Amino acid sequence: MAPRRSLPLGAFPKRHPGARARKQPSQARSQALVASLLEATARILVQDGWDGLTTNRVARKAGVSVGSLYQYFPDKEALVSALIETSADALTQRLVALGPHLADAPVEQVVAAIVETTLAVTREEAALHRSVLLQLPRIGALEFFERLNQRVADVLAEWIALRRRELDVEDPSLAAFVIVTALDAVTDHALLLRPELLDSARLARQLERLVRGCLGLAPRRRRR
Amino acid sequence: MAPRRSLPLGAFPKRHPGARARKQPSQARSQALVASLLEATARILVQDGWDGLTTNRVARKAGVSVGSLYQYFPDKEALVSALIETSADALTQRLVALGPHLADAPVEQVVAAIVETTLAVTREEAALHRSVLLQLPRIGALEFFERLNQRVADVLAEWIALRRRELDVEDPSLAAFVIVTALDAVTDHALLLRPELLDSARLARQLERLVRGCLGLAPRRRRR
Amino acid sequence: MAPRRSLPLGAFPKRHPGARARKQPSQARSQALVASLLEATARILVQDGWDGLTTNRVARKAGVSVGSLYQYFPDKEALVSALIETSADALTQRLVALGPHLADAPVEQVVAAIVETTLAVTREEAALHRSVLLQLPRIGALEFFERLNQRVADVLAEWIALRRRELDVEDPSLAAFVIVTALDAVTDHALLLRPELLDSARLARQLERLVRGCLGLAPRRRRR
Amino acid sequence: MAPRRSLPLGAFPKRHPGARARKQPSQARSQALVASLLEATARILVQDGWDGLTTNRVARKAGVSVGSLYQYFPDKEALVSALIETSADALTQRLVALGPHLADAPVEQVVAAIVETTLAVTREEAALHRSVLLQLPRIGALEFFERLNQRVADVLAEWIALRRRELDVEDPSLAAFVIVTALDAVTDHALLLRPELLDSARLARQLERLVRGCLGLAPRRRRR
DNA sequence: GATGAATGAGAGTTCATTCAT
DNA sequence: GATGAATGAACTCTCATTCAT
Repeated sequence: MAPRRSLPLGAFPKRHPGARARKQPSQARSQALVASLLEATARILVQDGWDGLTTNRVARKAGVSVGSLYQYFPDKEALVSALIETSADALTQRLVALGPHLADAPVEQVVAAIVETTLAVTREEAALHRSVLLQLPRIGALEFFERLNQRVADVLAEWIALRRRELDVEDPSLAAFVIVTALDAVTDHALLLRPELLDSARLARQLERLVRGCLGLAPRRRRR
Repeated sequence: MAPRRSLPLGAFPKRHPGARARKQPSQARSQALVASLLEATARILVQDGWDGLTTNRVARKAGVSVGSLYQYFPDKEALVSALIETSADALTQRLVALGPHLADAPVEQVVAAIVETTLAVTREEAALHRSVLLQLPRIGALEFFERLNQRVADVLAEWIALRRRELDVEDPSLAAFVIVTALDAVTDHALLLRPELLDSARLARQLERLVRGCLGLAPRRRRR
Repeated sequence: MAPRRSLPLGAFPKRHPGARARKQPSQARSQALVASLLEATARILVQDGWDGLTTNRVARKAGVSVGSLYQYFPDKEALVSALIETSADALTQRLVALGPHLADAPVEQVVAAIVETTLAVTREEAALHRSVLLQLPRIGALEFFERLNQRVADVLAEWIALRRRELDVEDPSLAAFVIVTALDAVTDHALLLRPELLDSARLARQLERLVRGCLGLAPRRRRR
Repeated sequence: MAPRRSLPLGAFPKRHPGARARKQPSQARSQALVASLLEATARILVQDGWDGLTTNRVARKAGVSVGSLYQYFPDKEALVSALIETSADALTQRLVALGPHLADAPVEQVVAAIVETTLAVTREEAALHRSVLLQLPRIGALEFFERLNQRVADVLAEWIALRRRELDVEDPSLAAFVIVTALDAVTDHALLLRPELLDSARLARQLERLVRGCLGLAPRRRRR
């Protein structure tokens, strides 16, 4: 729901060029201010959706004046962009962190880990994730997915290239794009439409099959 | 995620119950009016997105008065809903048509057909499709698309169950959900982020692998 | 509620000069049309108040087209004016009719008759009367009272002048104005705020005292 | 019917519960703003009536932005309600002040004082009073005035009960209701239809007779 | 005469943004 | 820096009125 981590400031809005944060909050106070603004944004978005999100409301809920809001965010969109960024950052860390651990693990295990992490992450940030998915029009799904996935896809593509001999893949980066997109979409739609699926082992198994298929691995025969 | 099947209109998810089109355009003139309103809506949506879409603008572009717009559409959202509906209608036909043809076709061929049709459909209405995709959440059309997908998934699930012996599937309906969602997501994201991919045979091949994986089919070895 | 009598056509809108009915409905059909328009107006006014009163609604409820409405009423106001006129006409008849009967009756009896008729009339047309009182802004109360009362006051003033010797009145027309206004106001407010009073003999007695006071008559001692 | 007593604001009849003035104007500037909004409202109401009253016009005339208007008044009606309230406040003071002075005065004198104050008050705020009267129903202020009257009537009823022996009254509270309603109606209608009457001693005399009648007092013989 | 689809000015209201304090 | 009162363009939607059929 609320972004739990302090802002990775270096990664701040690159989205709208010329529309960057007006200030790099360099002091503790400023950081707290920015954090509470983002938290307020997230909460309002979750509670009342995009239409309930007004700069004044965000400021009030954050216990800050509108003026201060505009000190750190050039406009409303920047606010939401930053939120997504923060959230995406959090999500991505997890996935990227897998990389090293799995460098030498058996392919099977890597696939399982990817699927499981995707599901776990979806489960955790469910509420915010959900409303971002449902509510963000302009900036929304597109950029969200783009940012979130590109980095993950890159790591995955590298890994695929690395293990090429064990797999059967024509174009690693394409495969990575497809896998990441598909995993995300399925987990997100599950979140929105059949949340109970997120905890089912069946879904995990089905997704592993999907990934294996994408990687050209032979299906693991089911015990019949 | 593309809208797919012919619309049983009675079952349409009305977000504003009792707020359906105010008039059934029964005369040639009315139909033309409605058509031009929808066309204007589509054009504006494609050009300027949801935020550029104002009732007055739509009316002006359609060469009609706002009043007339409100004669046929209870509110702004209805306009977009109708647009999606119309568009969905067209798109869906295609997929439904597949059913009969593939009843007895070899599994391989069915998989290929599913992938190819999904891609074709996405390619065709690209522009509108694109902006609808981007603007969707705001309109709450998500559920709408999901229902359409649901029906496609149902048909697919049936087919899977039917051909169970040739496949290796734990839960046909889950598999169908995953396949449909993944295919839609990948084609849609390709449309949005890498449109050039839509015409590449590579993507088609990669998606076939995905589907095959989901169905528990052994990967077709690539010619090396 | 609904004007029950056919329109006394001669007395049609004199209110808004230059805004008179466009046509003197001379045929049976036209009269029926006008009547049903007024009835619809009355009903809507009673049900939904001034804000619910739209020309289109009136026309629809009257089973007529808007165009036809405008054939007989130059604008919305004329519609309401005519309604008031009609209603006022009906009300006034009753009061004016008293005149002859009471020409020679004892003063006491005349006072009682005036009070009783006022109450009766209020009771009868209660619903319409009520909403006219509550709802009509522009044309409303003012003209309504004016028209309704002026004629009655005239008759009353004449009667006062005639019986001058039995009464103690400084200015008959002023006295008549005061009596009529006061009676109307009290009955109307009773209608709006304490409808049960309309049927109480107490109110009648109190009003008789009022009138007697205005006429300079000694109070009838109450039996103690 | 004139608004009368000092407003116990807590008991004010809010038509839109929870929609009270958005801000308590606490600073000099705000108060000036609110004051100028009310003044503009009054002026427009007097000049052009309810239909001429638009929020934008009020704001412009007050030399303020619409936004500011909505900062202090939740909607158009609140503006008028506040106006009435303010105006009522001023008017009411006068009548309340009478109470103590007349506790022990001779009945004759009390009657005269009541009539005279009613007339005086009506004369003073004539212009605004007039347009408020004309526009009242639309605003639903009827009940508001009635409550005010109710309080005046209550005081009067008490007084009647107190002096019962000197009077001849069946039901003090009914008599008070009738007197207050009648006085208000006659003065208001005089204001609207025959403003010149308000300054005539004749009207005052006639009204005293009315009140005396209601109280069962013998008419004061006119000097002939 | 009758119709009702079409009109479009204009209403109330919101909210991103500014800037004097 | 921080504040939040003030701004006003812009939006959605209504409805009295017209006029081609």
